Amino acid sequence: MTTFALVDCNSFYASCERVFRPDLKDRPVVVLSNNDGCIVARSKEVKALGIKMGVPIFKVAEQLRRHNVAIFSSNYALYGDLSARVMQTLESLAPSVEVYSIDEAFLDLTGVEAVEPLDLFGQRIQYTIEQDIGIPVCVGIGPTKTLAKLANYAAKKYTKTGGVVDLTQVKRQQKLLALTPVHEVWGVGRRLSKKLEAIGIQTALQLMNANPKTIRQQFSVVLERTIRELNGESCLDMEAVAPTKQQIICSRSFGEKVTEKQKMREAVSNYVARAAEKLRGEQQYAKALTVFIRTSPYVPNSPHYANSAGTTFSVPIHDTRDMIRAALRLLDHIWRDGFRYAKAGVMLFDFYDRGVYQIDLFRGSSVRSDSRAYMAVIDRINQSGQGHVFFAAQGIQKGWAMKRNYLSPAYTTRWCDIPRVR
DNA sequence: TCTGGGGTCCTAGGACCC
DNA sequence: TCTGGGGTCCTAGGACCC
Repeated sequence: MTTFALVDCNSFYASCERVFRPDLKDRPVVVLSNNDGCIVARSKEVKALGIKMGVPIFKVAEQLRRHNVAIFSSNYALYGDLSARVMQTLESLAPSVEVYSIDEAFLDLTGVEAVEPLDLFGQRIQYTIEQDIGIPVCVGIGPTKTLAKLANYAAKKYTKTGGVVDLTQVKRQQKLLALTPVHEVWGVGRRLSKKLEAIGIQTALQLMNANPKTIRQQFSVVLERTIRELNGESCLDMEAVAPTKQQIICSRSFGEKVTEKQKMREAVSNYVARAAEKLRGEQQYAKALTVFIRTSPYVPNSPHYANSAGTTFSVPIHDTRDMIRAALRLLDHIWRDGFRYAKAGVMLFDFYDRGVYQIDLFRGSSVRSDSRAYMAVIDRINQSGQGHVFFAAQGIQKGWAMKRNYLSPAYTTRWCDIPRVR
C-alpha cells in the first residue's frame, strides 16, 4: 500500500509578500500577473470579498481600493527563492519529495504510518514550514496522488480540519467525494466536467463509481486513470528526479504596444537570450526554434494579426548569438507594418544532451568552438547578482518592457534589498 | 486606457513505407 | 477492370495543470 501527501502553500505569492512585511498580516493582499494585468494570487481576505482568480485588475480596481487591499506586481525572484527553501525543508522531513510546482510538492509517505500517525506527521510538516520559512501550508494525505490532491482541497476548504486531512480510510474518502463537485478532481477541467455533467456525473463520488472501461471509450485513457486513482488504485508514481524539459518558452506581453520593427527585434532578442539561458541551465542543446508575434485579441475593431515561424538548426545549439540571428531572420518573414503588437515569444524544442547528436559528415560542424566557454562566462556574470551583460540586439531603452508598478524588493536575492534589523 | 506565462499528455489524421 | 493490411512518424489541436 502506498501513501502520498500533497503539501500546498496557501495563497503562495501573497504569503511570500507577507513574509517580510508583518504589517500586512491581517490586510488583504493580491499579486498581479506579469505586466500587472490579472490577479494571480489572493490572500484569504480577498477570496472572501468574492474577487476571482484571473480577473483583470481594471475590473476590480475600485473594489480593491475600497477595501484597502495591498497590491503587488509578480516578484518571481522572491517566490522562486522562498519556494526552494520550502522544498528543502520538506526534503529534510520526508523520505521522498517530488516538486510538482512552485508551491506544491508530493511526498511519498509509504511506511510512515508504522512510526507516526499520519495526521500528526502532517501537522508537524505544517508547523515546521510555518516556523522556518513563514509560509502557511495545507497537507492532504491519501493512498493515491489524486486522493491526496482531494484531501488537500478539503484541508483548504474546511477550516475546522486545521489544514491537515488524512484520507487513507475508505469511509472518509466516500464521505468527502460525495460532497465534492466533479470539477474539483485533479485532471477534470471545465470542458470535461461539462461533458460529465451531461451524462449525469456531478460529484467526485459518481465519477469514482463510473465504469472505467466505458469512460475510456467515451473520453480517454487519462480519465480512466483518474477513476482508478479515486478508487485507491495508484496509477501515478512519484517522480523524484525532475524529467528533462521538452520545450522552453519565453514570451511576454508588452508594457506598451509595439509598432516599430526595431523595438520588436529588441524584444525578440531578449526572449531568445532568456530562453537560451534556461536551455543551458538544463544542460541541453536545441535543434528547433520558433518565433511568434501577435496583436491583442481583446481590442475590438482593430486589425488583428498573429503569425509564427520556425526553423531547425543543422546541429543542436545553445549559443545565444546563433539563436538571435536565426530568430531575427524568422521575424523578417512574419513582421507586417501597421499593426499594434501586444505580445511576442520564442520557443525552443527538440533537445539533445551535449555530444549526443550525430554530426553530418559532409556538411561538417558549423558549431562555434568558443561557444561553451563564452556562454558560461555570460551566465556566470548574469547569475552572480553583481552585473549584467547582454547582446546589443537586445537594446537598451526597453520601452516595451512589462509593467511592474507594484514591485516588492528582492528581499532574499539582492544584496541591497536585504532587510535590515535595527 | 487596462486582459499572464509556462508547461504536459493524448488523439486523430495524413504521409509514407513495405 | 479489379486495388490490402499493417506499421511508423509527424503535426495540429484539444484537454489539462499551476
